Amino acid sequence: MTDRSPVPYRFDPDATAAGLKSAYGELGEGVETGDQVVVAGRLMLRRGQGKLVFGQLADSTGRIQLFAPADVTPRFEAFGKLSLGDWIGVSGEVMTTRKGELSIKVLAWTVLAETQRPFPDKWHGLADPDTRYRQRYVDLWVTDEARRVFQLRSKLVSLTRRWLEDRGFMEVETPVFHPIPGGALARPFVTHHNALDVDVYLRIAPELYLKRLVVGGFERVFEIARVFRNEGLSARHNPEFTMLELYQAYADWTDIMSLVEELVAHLAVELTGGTVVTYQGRELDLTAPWRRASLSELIEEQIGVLVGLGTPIDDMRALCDQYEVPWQDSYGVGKLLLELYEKTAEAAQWNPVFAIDYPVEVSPLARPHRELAGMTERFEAIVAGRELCNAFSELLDPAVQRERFEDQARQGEAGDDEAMAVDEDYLRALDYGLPPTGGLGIGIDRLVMLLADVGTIRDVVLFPTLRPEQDLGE
RNA sequence: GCGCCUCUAGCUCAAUGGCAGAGCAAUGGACUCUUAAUCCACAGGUUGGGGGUUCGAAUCCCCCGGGGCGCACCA
Repeated sequence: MTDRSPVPYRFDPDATAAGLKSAYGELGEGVETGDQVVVAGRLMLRRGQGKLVFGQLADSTGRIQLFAPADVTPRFEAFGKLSLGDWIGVSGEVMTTRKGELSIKVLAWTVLAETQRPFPDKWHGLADPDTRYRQRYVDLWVTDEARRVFQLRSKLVSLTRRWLEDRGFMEVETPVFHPIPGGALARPFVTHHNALDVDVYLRIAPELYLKRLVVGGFERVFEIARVFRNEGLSARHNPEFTMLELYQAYADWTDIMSLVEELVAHLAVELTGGTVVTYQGRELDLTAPWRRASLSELIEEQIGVLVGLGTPIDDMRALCDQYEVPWQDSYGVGKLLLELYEKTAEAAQWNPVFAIDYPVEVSPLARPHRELAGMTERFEAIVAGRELCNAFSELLDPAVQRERFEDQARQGEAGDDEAMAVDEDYLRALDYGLPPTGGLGIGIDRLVMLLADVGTIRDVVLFPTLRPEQDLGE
């Protein structure tokens, strides 16, 4: 294109597509307001009409029509030859066409960036998921749904911060590099620090650092933490994902259950207008309070057999065999109970349920149940068949914590590569005294999936993990 | 890691063993009220890569690669 101005170093729009639409609403047909505005964005549609050109300009808020008659628009020929996808800045008069469409009459314009590559089909957009994920910068322009989801995600995180801050929680940042991976049962990524000449692990959870801060006197802390787990990819798993973790001193698990119900209901109201939402074509009622049911109850509902920590291990193994749950000799009744629950009952839940009473054997950081021997005060919220959060009354006793760590370490030596290691500094922190504390971890990605009605985690992560692209070079 | 499906023009898709096509985008032209504008013209391809079967392969077979779904692992 020969007839274009040099791209300026800055530009000052004073209006947006959505702002204009709400400010001018229904003006009627053929109105010239005399109001001058300056807008900027990408030209997404263009319709030549001889001595008149219509365009559609998209910005981050929406789209607005451009109206460019030859007798008022400077460099009219060049305007008509703009490529779909070019960024332009336009100054002009707010008006409506004879058909009543709100438009800007183009009285001055400048190119802000030329696209060197053609945009996807203006009607069909992008269908290839690979291209959508790898070239999100294109997807966001042509897939309205993608833009909506990521705007909702941003709003959800912002609302969550404000809600927690209003309740006295303080946001903190803890290390991503961990000398000992801890706080969850998962395989870590390993990397190396050259100057210190030590291997470090990318965090699988911020839990142990956040509880150190409660020991340090920050009574209500939270972190919105990117965590990393060296595991498979699926529609529900990305190797890096975002967890909200919070710790509240003097609270127990029942306080945390209330907090989860209220937070999720608040977000649902703010983001969708109510606590009854539609997820993947099915109604989902997030209204508090949520049902509370033990693992044993949930299993019994599905298989008609009541099992628990008192069930003989051979009976548990037989049930696991019957329901095709793989098990190992090292599994105790508690682990078998959890495995059986996950296989038979978890996916069967739809409306929210707090699954409560997790065995000590599978909950190395949770406090023993005040009434039920062998159990902990731990719960998970299951929504739409998937785990949304994991929470418990925190284990306080350093001696008991040491036993749990050592038990985990033995499982690690026995070949479980997700077992925890003994974290001596964390034990030292507990020696100084952790007050009664309730803790929570919520998968933010999954919460966004629920409230945005999205079926795959890749659609709520801007740049999901993919195999590196080949042959991209010159 | 295993199984199934998929890959055709920049994008969205046809062609199922017999001449690789359409729409949009691009290019040239017509049009002063369009709404995915319309109309005329013109271009656009190593059918993901390699090998094989066949007179003939986008199509059938094998290997490799990308992606999707399911299983496993996990949140």
